[in-house]
Amino acid sequence: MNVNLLTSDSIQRRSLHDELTDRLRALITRGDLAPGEKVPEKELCLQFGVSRTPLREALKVLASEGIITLRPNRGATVTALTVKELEEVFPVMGALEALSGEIACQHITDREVHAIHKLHETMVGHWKKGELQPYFRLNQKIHEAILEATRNDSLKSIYRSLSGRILSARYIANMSPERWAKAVEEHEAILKALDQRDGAKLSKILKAHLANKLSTVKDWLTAQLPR
Amino acid sequence: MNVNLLTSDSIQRRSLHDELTDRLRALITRGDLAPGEKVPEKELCLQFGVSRTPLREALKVLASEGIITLRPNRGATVTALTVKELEEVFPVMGALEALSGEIACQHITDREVHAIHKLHETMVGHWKKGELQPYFRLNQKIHEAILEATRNDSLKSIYRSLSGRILSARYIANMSPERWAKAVEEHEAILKALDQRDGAKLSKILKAHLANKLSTVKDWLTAQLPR
DNA sequence: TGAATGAATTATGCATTCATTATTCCTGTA
DNA sequence: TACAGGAATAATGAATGCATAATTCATTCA
Repeated sequence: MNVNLLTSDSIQRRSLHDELTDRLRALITRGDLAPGEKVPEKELCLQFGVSRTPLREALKVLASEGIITLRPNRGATVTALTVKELEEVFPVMGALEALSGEIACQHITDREVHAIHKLHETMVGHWKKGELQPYFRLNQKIHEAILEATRNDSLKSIYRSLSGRILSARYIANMSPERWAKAVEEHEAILKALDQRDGAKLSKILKAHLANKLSTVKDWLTAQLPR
Repeated sequence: MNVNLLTSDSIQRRSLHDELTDRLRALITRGDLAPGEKVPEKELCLQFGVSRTPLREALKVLASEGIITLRPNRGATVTALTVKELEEVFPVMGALEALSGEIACQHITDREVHAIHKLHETMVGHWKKGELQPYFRLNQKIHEAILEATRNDSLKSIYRSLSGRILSARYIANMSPERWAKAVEEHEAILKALDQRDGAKLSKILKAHLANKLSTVKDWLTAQLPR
């Protein structure tokens, strides 16, 4: 939200808290601030060279996004993703992905579909070489491209804010070779549905695709936090 | 978000900005602050007897929810709902409603279904008497009850935050007698699907129900802002 | 009269300060 | 030694203060 899509000639001046919100979000999604960790207000002020006021404003926003948790008089901590939360959020993501597939098929251009094919090819290359991180990056880009094709700014911003909450989990997740192969297979099906502009089919595949992703991430998370 | 579902015996102490966020949200959804209107920082500080700091924190949060719009150095205004945004948000709401219907059928108890029947009866009473506002309130309650039955806190909070953005529009909307009758009819179908715990069917009905609601609200909005 | 320019006023963004609450560390006692 | 109590310290929450940007208003000139 608060997306400032100004025309290119207007002078760009963001407020500090806005800038800080992005910086902090990046810090968290990149894992520089680990889940469960305390957010060191003072240090970050020093690091960014700002006072506490704009930083705290940014923290409030991130808290409302669910990325950090604010406990009165006890400061902020990076929200630790629980299995319960994962199980709750993924179906929602699935519904939104399904919707985005459906809408995207109504608007997507040949050019865009072609671009996605290109991304897919590169992604398959990474898969063959077993490069997980680059694979995930491309994977993410493909889903972003579909989202973009919906021409629905609200959907985009809602999806992204939700996605931000589980991004760390999605990136770090490890995959068994079978699951990975299956994910690639699903992506092939996604492409086919896109080619045919078959919104209903794409919708179904994306929903299932995300459901599979959930079990992958869940396995990984339970392995990480075994207690 | 930021739902504080503490156990009843814990001491409730909310921070000012949290309290203020709710108060301001209420002010806006109730229409005391009209869409497009400027949010008078100073006045509100006086009114609530707080300094600008917590109030501004609350404004940042509301801005991230999309309820108000923040322009750097020019203050906050209540976000005016455009037709475009309505058309964007409603499909998302539809997808979430559909999902909630699907999940609700898996968990809802007989007791809850019965309560919804009761709400429905009352609602139909209001319809027969042509009482639009009470009808809307009950309508809202029914959808809330379905949402509650999902047992999915994340879905609940996402739906509510989205719902807040268009609440004003949903409440004030006028309806033609035909549309209203059709809406009631759809509600009958919702009940039937709930009785049968038919998630797929309920999902479909809810999605269509919301699509119809969109055209109602759109008609009303275009009538309001004819320019 | 009306547009344009600049001064006065106001609003906004951010830093600083102060009060309150949590946390840590130390001391004394069982 | 282990624990309880309390002082010292650090953090958090909120108010105030200050600098800068926006707005309003009055004045000038065409």
